[in-house]
Amino acid sequence: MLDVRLIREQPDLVKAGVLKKRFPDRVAVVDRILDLDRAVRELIPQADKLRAEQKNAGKQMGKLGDAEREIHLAAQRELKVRLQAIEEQDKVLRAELETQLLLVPNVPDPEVPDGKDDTENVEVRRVGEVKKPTFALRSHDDLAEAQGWLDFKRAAELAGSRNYLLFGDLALLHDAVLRMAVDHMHKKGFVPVDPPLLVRAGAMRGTAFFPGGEEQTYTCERDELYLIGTAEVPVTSIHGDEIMDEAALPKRYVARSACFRREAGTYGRDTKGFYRVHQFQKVEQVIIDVADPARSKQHHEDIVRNSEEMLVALGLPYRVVAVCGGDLGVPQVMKYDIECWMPSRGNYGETHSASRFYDFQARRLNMRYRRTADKKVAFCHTLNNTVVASPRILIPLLEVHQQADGTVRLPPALQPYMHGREVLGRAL
RNA sequence: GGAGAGGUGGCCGAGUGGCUAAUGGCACCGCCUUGCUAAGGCGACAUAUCGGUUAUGCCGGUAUCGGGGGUUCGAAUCCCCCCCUCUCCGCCA
Repeated sequence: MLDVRLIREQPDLVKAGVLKKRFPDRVAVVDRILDLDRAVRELIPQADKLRAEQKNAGKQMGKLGDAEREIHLAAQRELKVRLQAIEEQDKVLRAELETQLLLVPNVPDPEVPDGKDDTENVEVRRVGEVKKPTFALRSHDDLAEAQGWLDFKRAAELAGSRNYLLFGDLALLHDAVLRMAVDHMHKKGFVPVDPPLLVRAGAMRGTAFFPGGEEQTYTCERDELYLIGTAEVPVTSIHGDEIMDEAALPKRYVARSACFRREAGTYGRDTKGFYRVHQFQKVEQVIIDVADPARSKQHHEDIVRNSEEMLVALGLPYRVVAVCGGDLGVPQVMKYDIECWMPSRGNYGETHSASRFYDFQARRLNMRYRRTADKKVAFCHTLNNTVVASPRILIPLLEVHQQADGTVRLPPALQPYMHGREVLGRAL
């Protein structure tokens, strides 16, 4: 969430951010917060004064005789009633303030392009050559089913639509690309993490998936636990409620996990193939560092490059886009997406999403560090990016590297993870 | 799932109704002494928030002893609910 002080001191800046992100209804939230904040701040000195009185008088009570005590008691009881009334008011106002604060989106950085939705994202660079096919390309799902690697029908019978069953070499390939991603990040010094997949509401709120993302989240109601849609949720929350030494930062984590998404409201969209499924595997990179925007920006560039290196190694053409205001989520100040070329879609499709939050998540998580220079405590900055998500990455991987006979040539970097094999599948 | 024990400041650990923001120890920081693969002395040492200010500091108020609620003039201390940790039993990958 945002610092109330920022909202108090620069409400217009916050409102401009809200509008740039195309949340027009949240402008009123900012005004509501200003009112609530004012009311709370009026109450504080009143309550403090009464409590000071109460404490002072109370300290002498123990030394008094019974008769004197009775006299004081009457006054104290009266004080108590007044204080309780103020405290009740204060509690209600603060709860409401907290609720409203959680609704205010983070202020996007100036470099975020203006725009209403994903059609107005701005391409930053395009890497790798999209080759003209010399034969009729198959879609990844047609190819995989023809090879006996994939069964959507039985998966749907088992678990509903948007599920998949992978078999044989495709199941191995799916795992191979994930292992390659973990290795890639591990070599860069990221600490591998195997996180919980079921988390409490606090982690969901702390990473800003709640409030707002409840509809997209599978819930285990009986235990009040939530299935994560990304390892970002548990991994970013690892150090919540901690004050870390500055020397311990940055924390760099890489986590492979299953991810679960209800995809409510997407019925009829991307129904075919691997693009939009309820469950997938993802390797995610997370950085937690000091509150320095320049450093955050550098990390942001770095985590994008890390993923680009993966894609180059996989031989996949891609482009990087700067996500525009209207396509940006609540918590981000800036986001890059990486989109891989997907022949069956005749377009680039999102495979990676690199987010920069500054202290927005850290405030919600109460994740802080002590600065070496002045011993002061400050909220951390957080960032994250996909390293690889599968089976979505299998779309370009199968489609780009397919050969005329229906076999798939593996990029050299992936071959060690497939026991040195160069080609998968039989001639169709 | 059943039974029990416990959660106090960076760490350890006192504290069972007011004199405790909290004894003591360790760690860290500053100064001093001494002099060297060290030791000793003194001081400082939580976070948040409100107000004042001769304002990157100081002064004062308030809150916080796992979280929430209650009893009381007053709660770290008593009661209730929840969370977490540990031990034993049961079950189980």
